Amino acid sequence: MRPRLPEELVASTTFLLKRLGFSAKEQAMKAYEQTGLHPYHHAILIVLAEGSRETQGAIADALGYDRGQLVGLLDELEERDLVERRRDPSDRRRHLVRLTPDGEKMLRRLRTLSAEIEDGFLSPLSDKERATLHGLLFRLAEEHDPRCGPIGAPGLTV
Amino acid sequence: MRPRLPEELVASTTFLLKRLGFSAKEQAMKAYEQTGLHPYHHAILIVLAEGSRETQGAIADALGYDRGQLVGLLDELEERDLVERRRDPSDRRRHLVRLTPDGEKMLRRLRTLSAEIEDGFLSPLSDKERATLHGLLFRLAEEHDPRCGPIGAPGLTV
DNA sequence: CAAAATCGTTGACGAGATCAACTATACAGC
DNA sequence: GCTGTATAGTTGATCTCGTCAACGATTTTG
Repeated sequence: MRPRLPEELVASTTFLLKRLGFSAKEQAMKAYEQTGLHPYHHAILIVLAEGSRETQGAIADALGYDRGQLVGLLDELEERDLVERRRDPSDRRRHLVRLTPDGEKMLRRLRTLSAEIEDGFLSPLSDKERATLHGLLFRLAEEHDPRCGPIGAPGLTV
Repeated sequence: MRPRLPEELVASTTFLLKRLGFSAKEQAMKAYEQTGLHPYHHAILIVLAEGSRETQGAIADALGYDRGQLVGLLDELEERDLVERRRDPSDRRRHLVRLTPDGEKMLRRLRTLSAEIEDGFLSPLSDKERATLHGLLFRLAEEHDPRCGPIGAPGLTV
């Protein structure tokens, strides 16, 4: 028999948010193991695929990562030939980071994976309910980060 | 100017969940600083106030805390005379933990605080929308923890 | 009475985030 | 053109926090 969760906690929306947020993260990390990559890596690939942000600083800022942290993540991606670093000829302090063809292929795979995870996670809800939920969460997110700024929090990834 | 968040991320409900969950946790921790207590402490006081769960093992299981972790948290609560540990006479391995009068007073204060935090966090939503959101999250939580089991995840607190 | 299980406690360990240098390069002002 | 200052990426130290294994005291089982 399992201990019950105090009702006072379950009654709190922010509690449920924390709980579900963590649970979603955990599930995602588990699922990503099969790829040998971390959700962090996925987020980086997404930013690169968007174009416009090519230097490490821009990537780090876009995702709210520490720049030192990003170095290691990019090392791992480069190790697997998913991205490519080269000096910016116009400013030799910078590195321009680019997706390789393998990187784009991997990104497609990760997109499918993440869609499956999301679908599974939301399985108890109908399509309409999912849309409602997303709308409400989006409005909260806007409010708490009105600038649509960086992720700005550790562990927040795809 | 702030970097924009990739739309691909914002389009994902689980991403928003992770983001908001973390944000809620961060805000709560900030707000709790004024009390000298951690949300973890609040969760413990809630469990104690419920009655029925008095031994350290039961408390830890109810909240999904590691038992070793709980020891330190209870030490801090006892230090401030908010709870009281005494040996269970019928099983001298156990400790029975009880709220003190000061503990109950503190719990009332924490409840107010946490209600304020929640109210602020949900401020962009109407009452009706808040109810809808809570309902949807609750159904997800049920699904992902059908037994209404322990919190089972680090960092999940009030 | 002996062996195994349980409770609280302690301490070691590892993952992960934060922060402070350091090198190389660019730029601004004199 | 120098010189000082700022920036990009890198590295390494540090701190926090959750996990895990061991231990002494006690109870339960056989």
